[in-house]
Amino acid sequence: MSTRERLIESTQDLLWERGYAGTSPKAIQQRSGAGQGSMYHHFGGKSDLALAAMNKTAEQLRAEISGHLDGPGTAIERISAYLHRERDVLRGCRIGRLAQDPGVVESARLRQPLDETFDWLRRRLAEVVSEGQAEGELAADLDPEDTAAAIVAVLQGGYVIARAAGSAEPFGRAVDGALRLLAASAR
Amino acid sequence: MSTRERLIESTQDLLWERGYAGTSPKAIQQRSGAGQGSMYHHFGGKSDLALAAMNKTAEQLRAEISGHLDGPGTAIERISAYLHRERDVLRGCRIGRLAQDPGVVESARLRQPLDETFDWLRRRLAEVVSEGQAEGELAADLDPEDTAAAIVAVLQGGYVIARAAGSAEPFGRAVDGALRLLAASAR
DNA sequence: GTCTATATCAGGATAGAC
DNA sequence: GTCTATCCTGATATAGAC
Repeated sequence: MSTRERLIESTQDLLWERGYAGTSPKAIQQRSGAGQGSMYHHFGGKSDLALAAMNKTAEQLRAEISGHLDGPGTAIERISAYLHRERDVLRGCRIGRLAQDPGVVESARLRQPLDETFDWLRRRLAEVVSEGQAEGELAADLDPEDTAAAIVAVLQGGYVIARAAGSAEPFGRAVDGALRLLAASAR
Repeated sequence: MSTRERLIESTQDLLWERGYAGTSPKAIQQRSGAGQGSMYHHFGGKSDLALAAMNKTAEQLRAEISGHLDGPGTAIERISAYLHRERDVLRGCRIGRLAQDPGVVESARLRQPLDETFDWLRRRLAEVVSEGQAEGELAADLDPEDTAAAIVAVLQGGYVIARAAGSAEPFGRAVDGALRLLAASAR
């Protein structure tokens, strides 16, 4: 792997663990094994490197999620697969966590990958909800876009309450609660 | 107001805006008008001051939310009042935002106010859901605790997707979507 | 492309005078 | 209780040699 790639991957990890403000150039250099000069040769500075890392993370996330939402199965099964996809709940969401970082949100450039990712996700989920309605699996009077936003929010908020509790349990409850509501809506 | 109180209030504001890692002693001193020595006279250091600020914020939040959940009205009306309580969506949640801060979550002392606040909130909402079930307003087969967790998560996640979008709109959609699902469950 | 040296400023705190 | 002085480390780079 090239030095450039190692820099990006190290930054991806650190942004996930420590956030944007909490990720220092020095930490990136140490984790990637690249020197000071090397890092500033490949990237203009911290924010350029963060942007590259965020874009790569967003792309990976879309690919992983598509694997669940595009697959076979009913709408509820696919949504359930997406919601249960998570492994390491207490680490939080690689993308969503950055929405709390003022340095990210205050910069149009850095906020863009977040915005695009959630926008794509909500649209894709709204399609799945519509498909479920067409099959009579979900109540016809749900608004697909609102429902999709609620599903995404349950996931993101699940991370928040799990980290606050120091336990994955509240995350699981939130997901189960949401799926039960979805399933109940069609009765 | 005493210097000590001004220190705490300034820290409350800064924690909300910038998070724990992003809040420096210098910024606290400037905002509160207190000097260096004054701050270290009243508090042992940044973390002690943060703890005092978080406890005060948690107390205020519980009081405000109780105002909505304890009031008159049906269960769905009270939950709706709670979800629509928010004014400045893009500022995010005063407590939930701190769950993304490694310096908070990694410290048992600092995580405690978060844990207790969300724990209280989920219990309280579960009671309201149970009351709704007793009145036949909500489906009898919902799990009150799971449903409560889902409601809290929608709110916390709503903040996340709103900040990512730079707009309050996704928050409103998530809240509407969740309320629609709740209302539909009883049909 | 990578290295080492250097620069500036902020973070977080202690010491001791008043 | 509050003030000023001082300390040490880390954040974020730039400069220039190799």
